[in-house]
Formats: sequence, C-alpha cells, structure tokens
Amino acid sequence: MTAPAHTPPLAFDDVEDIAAALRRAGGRLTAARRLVLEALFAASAPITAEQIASGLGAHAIPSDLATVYRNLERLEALGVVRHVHAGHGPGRYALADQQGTEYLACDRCGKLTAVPAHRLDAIRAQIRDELGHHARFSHFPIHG
Amino acid sequence: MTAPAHTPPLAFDDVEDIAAALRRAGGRLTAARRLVLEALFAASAPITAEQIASGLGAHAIPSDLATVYRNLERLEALGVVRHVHAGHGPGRYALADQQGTEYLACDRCGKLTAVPAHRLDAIRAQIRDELGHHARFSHFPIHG
DNA sequence: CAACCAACTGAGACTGACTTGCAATAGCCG
DNA sequence: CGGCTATTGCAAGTCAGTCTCAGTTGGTTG
Repeated sequence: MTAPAHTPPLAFDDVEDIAAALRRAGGRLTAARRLVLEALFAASAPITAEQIASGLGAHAIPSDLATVYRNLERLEALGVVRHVHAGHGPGRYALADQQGTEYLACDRCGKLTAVPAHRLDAIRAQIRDELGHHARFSHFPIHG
Repeated sequence: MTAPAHTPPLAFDDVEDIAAALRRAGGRLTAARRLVLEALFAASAPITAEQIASGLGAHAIPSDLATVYRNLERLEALGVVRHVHAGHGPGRYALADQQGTEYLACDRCGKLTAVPAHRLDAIRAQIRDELGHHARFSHFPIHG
C-alpha cells in the first residue's frame, strides 16, 4: 500500500530528481516551475496548461499562463513532461513515464484512455508491414 | 484516357449534382459556394480554407475567408466535403469520395498520404479486438 | 417576369490557444 | 554575499476559426 498500483514508473521520480536534471542542463528550479510540477504530480490524467495555470493543486496558487507554457516546453525538452492532442481543444500535459504511454481518444465522450505502448506494438507492426508507415500514438492518439 | 485513373469516385459527380442536393436541403448554389467547389475540384490533395479563399483555381478570384469556412461547413454537413487535421496547422478540406478515404500523416515531412478505407480494415479490426476501440483515421490521421 | 424573403455574403470584431518582447526579478555557482 | 543570466509576469501579437449584423441575391411563387 505504498503507491496507487496502476501508475507506471515515471521517467523522473520526484521534484528533486527533476531539479537535478534541470540544473545539469543549465536551468533552474524556480517557484513557477515547481508549481507546474506539483500540478502534474497531483493530476491523475493529462491536464491542460490552463488548468495548471489556475492552480489545481492543493494550494490553488494561480500562475501566469505564458510562464506555464514556457515551462511545459522546457520540461518536455528535458523528457520530464509530454503532451497529447485529443481532437480539438487544448493540448494536455502529463509527466513522462518510462513505457511511453500512448492514447485512445473517444470521439463521442472526448475521454482519453491511456494504453501502455507495448499493447500497441502488434498494431504498429501491422501498419508498418501493410503501409510502410512507422506509427506513433503518443502525440496524436487513435480516434474513434 | 477519359479520367486521371487514380482518383476514387466522388460522393457527388459535379457541381450540378451538388447544386441539386443543396437545393433539396433548402440551400442555394451561390457564387461564393461555386468558387469553393471549383477550388476543391481543381485540388489534387486536401487544401486549407486559406488556400480556397485566396482563389487557387484558374480564375484566382479571392473570396472572404469567413464565407469559405461557412460554406465548407455547410457542404460538409451535406456530405459533399470532408476535412482532416494533419498535426498542427490548419485543417485541410477535400471533396468526399465514396470509399471514405483515410490518411497517414508524416511527422517529419508533414505530408498527408491518402489510403482507401478498406486497406485499414484489418488494422481497425485488430484495434477493436485488442482494445475494444472502433478506430477511424478519416478525421485524425495515423501519425508517424 | 416581377416581387418577395429567407438563405447568403462580406467586413470586422471576437475567441481560444498559444507565442513573443521586454523590463524586472531571482536562482545558484563561486 | 555578489553577480551573472535564466526565468518571470505582463502586455501585445499571431493563427485558425467563429460570430454579428447590415446589405445582397438566389430561386420559388404569384
């Protein structure tokens, strides 16, 4: 009972781990940055920049939207964060995990379903064989 | 040698055919509408509303962008037109064909490759069997 | 074939999702 | 502690559409 069993291991364990990576890359762990990370750690599904900016964590400290976007971009370049585009609407951000989660998007209810990348390997292989196309569903999910 | 062999049969044959459907639905075939259709008939791949508005046909008569969007929407509701979202960037519109063409999008070169829906049926079936998700790649293509 | 009227058009304002410029601020390495 | 420069916060800008509204026009009808 130490952790919510269904969460796959993240690419980075905690904020300190990320801080180290950040500093190694000549960056800093600022207050705004920490707020973004806290919101992402608190979220159970990919969330929008808007949601992060309006401070959905326990503290609910709102931060600047432009800064949130810049930080998400920076953290994504570091491999800490990833984002998906589910249909129309804003992009959704989440902490990067080790298995490269991919997504299914429901066109009717708008829900995003996470799928471990390996469960799509057979489908990916079939697409490559039949169409010569190396598919990825991590940034743009499978709609239907 | 009567037609460019590789074009699949359209849902509507020509402008007159569309005009009839339009009128049946209480609509009109206006000059602006005709311009949109001409641009789409002239295009060999899905094009943007911007391109249609700037008049890429032989005549190059520019038209109002808002009107183009309204007309594309109307024609889409009629089943004459469809559109795809290739990654970021604007949506791309084309005349609807009978086989429900689907698409592959190249993340590197940005190119959109048309694929007849039946060539993706096996993949679609596999996705349904493994994930219980009825996939469609006509509005959001397969990226990779 | 003229008149009528709802379906359109065009211009501009507006929205949502970001992105950029810039002066002020603040991590962090020494 | 000091200083260098990454980062912030705000405002303004951009891009892809959408909406409002007064004026126009297809096309059906009298």
